[in-house]
Amino acid sequence: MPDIGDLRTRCVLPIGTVIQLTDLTARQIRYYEAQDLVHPERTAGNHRMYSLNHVDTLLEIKGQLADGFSLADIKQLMHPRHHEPNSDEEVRQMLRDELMNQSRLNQGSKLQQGFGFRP
Amino acid sequence: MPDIGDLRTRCVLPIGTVIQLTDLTARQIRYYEAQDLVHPERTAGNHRMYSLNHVDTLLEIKGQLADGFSLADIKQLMHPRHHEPNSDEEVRQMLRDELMNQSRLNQGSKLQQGFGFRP
DNA sequence: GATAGATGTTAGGTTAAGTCACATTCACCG
DNA sequence: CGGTGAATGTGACTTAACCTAACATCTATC
Repeated sequence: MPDIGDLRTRCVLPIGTVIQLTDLTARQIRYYEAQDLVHPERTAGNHRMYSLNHVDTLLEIKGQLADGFSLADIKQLMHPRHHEPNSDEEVRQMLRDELMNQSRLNQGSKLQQGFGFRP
Repeated sequence: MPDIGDLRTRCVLPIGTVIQLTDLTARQIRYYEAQDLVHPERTAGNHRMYSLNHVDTLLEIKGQLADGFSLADIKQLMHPRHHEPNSDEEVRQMLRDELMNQSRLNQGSKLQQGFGFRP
């Protein structure tokens, strides 16, 4: 009787399923992995297997990308290095503020532009 | 943004995953399907895809088999035909009584032997 | 207009899964 | 005992899904 409870973290989904669930392409999913943003397991035959948490992460990434962040930015946001140019606090807050993701129509990486309003 | 909520019913698991989750063989899983006990979806390429509910069903089947029921029995238990030789009530109860699945060391189909104790 | 980031696309190779047929095991029954 | 049916194993062969790697494309920035 295997534990079915830890399904959130169990890698049971092949990439095809993840594609459906996230509406990302295989190329994108693999690229994000190459950028160290997701770390699926592998089957004995080297096929990627994802958990539901992985899917959530991918959806987060998708959202952040749509909000104008670069993959490098997102990596920082997810694995906060201590005390970088942009104070972690602000950055953290930005993450939570995903609620107000209206102004997704900018260009360039948000982290390079700073967040403050300087008129 | 696809609905991730209905994961219980969404067919996202390939048979390989189901094998791991249930500890059944592909042969068994396919056979139970042939006996009309599970009905996975199919991908465009004809590969079976299962939901978590399907996995539960398979685990139920596995349990009932271990308890001495035949697949035909189990089919009856799952899709109760009205008013058969064995009163549905008794049968239903047997299902719930899976708690006490001690006496799995019998032979033959339970449904053919009747449940009553006649000394 | 060269560069870097993100993604598309194609080619070639391997694994996972599909069907189908035949073999096996075992309890049952005349 | 020999035959039968239910459940499962196994092998052959085919196809879908996935893998890596390389090269192309698009776009924003310098």
